[in-house]
Amino acid sequence: MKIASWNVNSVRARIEHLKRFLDRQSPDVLLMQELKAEVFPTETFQALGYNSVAVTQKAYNGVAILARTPIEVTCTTLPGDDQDSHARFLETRIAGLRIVNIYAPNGNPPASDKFLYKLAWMDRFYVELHHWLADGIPTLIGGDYNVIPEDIDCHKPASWARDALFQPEPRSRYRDWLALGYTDAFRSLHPGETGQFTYWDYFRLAFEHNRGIRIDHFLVSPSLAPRVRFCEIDRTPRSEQKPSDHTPILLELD
DNA sequence: ATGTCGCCTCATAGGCGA
Repeated sequence: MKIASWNVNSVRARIEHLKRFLDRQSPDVLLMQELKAEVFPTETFQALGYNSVAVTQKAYNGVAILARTPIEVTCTTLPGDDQDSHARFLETRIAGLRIVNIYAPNGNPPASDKFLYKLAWMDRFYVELHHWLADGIPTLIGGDYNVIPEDIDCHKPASWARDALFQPEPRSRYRDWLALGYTDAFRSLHPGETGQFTYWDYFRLAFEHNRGIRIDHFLVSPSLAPRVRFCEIDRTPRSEQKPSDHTPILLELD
């Protein structure tokens, strides 16, 4: 079972990129983030052989899941704050797995309300991760975590020192998630490997110089970790014309 | 501070979020 995750930075602007990616990689499941559209193009993906579910809002955020097999939606909001209306969370059951798609808050600038929202969101997410361990359902959470976990996950730590994605508080929370027993699938299969990024700024030829960061992740529950055969970053979509600033990460389960 | 995208609107330029 091949699962991909991609922050597309507008599903409308990236529809042809998406078609090329699906045709080339043919994933069984695709998690998408930053749809930036209230209406999701269900029919477009149906014509390509995919079921889909989406949680959307106007202009910002938005997450969707495509799958070749049926998708059962189990939750569309991150519990813990009734006032939170951001479209950032989608929990499903697909082929016996709990598959969760997240678009965690960016949180810039640090020391802002947006940064406090990011930290509170991460705390609420911890509670869900803890719950999920109890029922034994093999669980995979993919998406844009908006956290640079370690120094080797960016080209130059000094360049990100003042960015919300690299602050001690969110990085500490990410480590707390791993301490619960979840595995960062990419890092566990590529220990110590440098220069492996999923996002590059649009400006200053960041992609051409590989000045990027690794912020799109797959976390897997303990029962699923031994079944991860490979986890790779596909740089091709980022190299195309008019790309998203993120590129897909892919994972294969036995 | 800046760079570049994509979205939206008291819209064709500017603000917001990333």
